[in-house]
Amino acid sequence: MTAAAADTPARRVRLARPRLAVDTVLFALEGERLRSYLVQLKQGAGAGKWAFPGGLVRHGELLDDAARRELAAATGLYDDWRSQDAAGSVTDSLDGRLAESSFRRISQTRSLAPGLTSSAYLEQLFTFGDPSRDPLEHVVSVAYMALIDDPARVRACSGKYAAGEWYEVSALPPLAYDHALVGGYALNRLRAKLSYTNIAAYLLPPSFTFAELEELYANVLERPLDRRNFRRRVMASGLLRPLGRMRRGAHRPAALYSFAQRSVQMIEML
Amino acid sequence: MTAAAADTPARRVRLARPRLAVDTVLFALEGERLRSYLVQLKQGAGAGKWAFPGGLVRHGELLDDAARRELAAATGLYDDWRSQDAAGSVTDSLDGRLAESSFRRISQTRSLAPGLTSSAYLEQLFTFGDPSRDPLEHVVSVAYMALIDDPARVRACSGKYAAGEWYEVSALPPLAYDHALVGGYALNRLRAKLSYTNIAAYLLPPSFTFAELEELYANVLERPLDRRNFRRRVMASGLLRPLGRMRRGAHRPAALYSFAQRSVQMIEML
DNA sequence: CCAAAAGTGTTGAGTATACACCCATGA
DNA sequence: TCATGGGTGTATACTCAACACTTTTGG
Repeated sequence: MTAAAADTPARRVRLARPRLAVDTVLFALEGERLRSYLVQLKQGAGAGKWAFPGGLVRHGELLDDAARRELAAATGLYDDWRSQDAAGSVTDSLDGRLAESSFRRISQTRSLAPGLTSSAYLEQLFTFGDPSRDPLEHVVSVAYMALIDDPARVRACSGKYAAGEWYEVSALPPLAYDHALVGGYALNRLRAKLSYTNIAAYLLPPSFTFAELEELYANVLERPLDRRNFRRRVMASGLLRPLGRMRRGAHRPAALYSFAQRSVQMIEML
Repeated sequence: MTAAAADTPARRVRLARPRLAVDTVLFALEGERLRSYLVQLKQGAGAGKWAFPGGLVRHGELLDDAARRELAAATGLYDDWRSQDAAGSVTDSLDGRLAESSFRRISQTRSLAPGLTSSAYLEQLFTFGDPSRDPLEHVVSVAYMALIDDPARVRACSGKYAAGEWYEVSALPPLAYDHALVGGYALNRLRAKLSYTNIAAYLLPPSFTFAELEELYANVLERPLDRRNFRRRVMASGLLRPLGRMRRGAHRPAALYSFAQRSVQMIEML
């Protein structure tokens, strides 16, 4: 990569290598509607268009760290990450539905606190490498999915982007690059994992009612659920812990629950 | 990336970017035992050690194509690939178990022939980016899994490697880089997908007996299967086509079957 | 006729689904 | 007291797992 030799066009092409980027589809619930966070690009091939936040991977950097760094630049998330041990994040291989045996943690900077302190979920999705995905240069992108429990945790978007906004996943604006594909990929993964893991824990606040959990599933999976059957199954899984407290509102109070474990478990949720 | 400016060490580090490679775990059955193909490295950090075949992605090249090119260099596979349309290969997102909706084909150079002409299965697994995975330089590797129906199709290994050999997956030699991790990942994916897709079609010859199919499942999943239950389920799926012919051997002849579709289907195989 | 592998059904247990009414509260 | 959302049980259909003997051939 040291280009001390003659800089002929042929040599430049031969030496040129694809660049490596990460892009992260960040999901959160806003009033039980699933939204993802988009930024408006200032420059590059898609200037003016919306995209999922991302950027080039640095030399010596873990992919997960690059995703977190770019997410932080776009959202202010992970501000606490380097200072505390609070922000857990896992890139795992819960691929398919093999139970314990397929569970792995990779490139993990810090151990995931088993409790409820971890602030975001991060998982590698797929790597998109079509050279034409960016018409200006060959950028290979490792796509991530991230989940947070409150869209309000996103403070501001740095000067890197023209704007940042939450969009309902069913009504995204036209996206730059191949990000429509990336977004579809992330949504499919989220839907699949909701049904056989407890990742819903990362989309919900520390305490929630059963109705909220059910509404999340019904909304994200876009199909109605039978309340009694759903409750029975989730209860049988033992993942939920009743908090004993009640949420009082306009009508009959609802019991509050939390997830007993926030670490990812392989469970039949549906 | 044009380094016409002063070549200070600081600038070099700042400009340095991770390199991008592909590595492919190639599986095949030899006497119903699952084996994967390893090459012995000549140079680099793992010289002398065994590894899955792979190499750097070229500028402008699809990731799938890079995987095929490196596989071809190591095995002679895909020799027919650029000339004919015969070699189908799909990199899809059959992640989780959503049915049709999650089925996608990405970066696919040629359309997959729906028949039985396709010669190999290729699927992206995961991208490994730990900077320490190669102690000499930061190489990010997109891992692939490939399946072929006959290990004898691997002819020779090019001069790039010191040797190439099939190893039983349960008895791999020490591997270079993080390839032990990559191999485990591939095996988990294969096991998972056997149970909910028809990828077994790519590991078996054009015609096979029911006993061979069952033995494949029992061996790869490392658990015994009930012959009657397995047969009933597979038959009910409608994926198998009885050929009407028989294989004669030492004992009672066995009916021969083929897969009706070789394109990947989401089906409960177990 | 014997050894070896191929082929074939039934039953019982457990799981998934469909379905409707009463309860507790705030307004 | 009424409107609203919270909470609960049962009957049935279906799916999955366990299980053993007969058939066909070559030697």
